[in-house]
Amino acid sequence: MKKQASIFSLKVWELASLIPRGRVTTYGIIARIAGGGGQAARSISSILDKSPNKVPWHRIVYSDGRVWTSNENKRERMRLYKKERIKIDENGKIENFKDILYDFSNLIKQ
DNA sequence: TGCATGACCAGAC
DNA sequence: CGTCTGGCCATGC
Repeated sequence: MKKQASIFSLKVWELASLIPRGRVTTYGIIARIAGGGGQAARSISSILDKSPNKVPWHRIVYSDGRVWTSNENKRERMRLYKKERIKIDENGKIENFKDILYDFSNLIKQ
């Protein structure tokens, strides 16, 4: 018996999978579009971590253009970024952050 | 049902 | 522009 995933989680996973290659988005944007509250971004991380499907979480970054810098998987992530032509400086910040930022505005269709 | 946790964010200074 | 603080949200046990 598997536990049912919440609507919010499903949307988060779907949105994450919709991020084009070579583009990035932020936790806040996903949280907002997924229907969560303003600060729902705080739970995005754990949701992605528990996703049954593979999620390109390396394309999800902080609102200031910084990426999650940790010790072990760092090299692996950096390789993914490099593979997608996403440039990151020494401080772990995306160089053309505003240019490659994907805010799903083309899907919202206001 | 209640409490602790997290790969966050916006505002202040 | 760099650093610090408070807060709100969904999950899991």
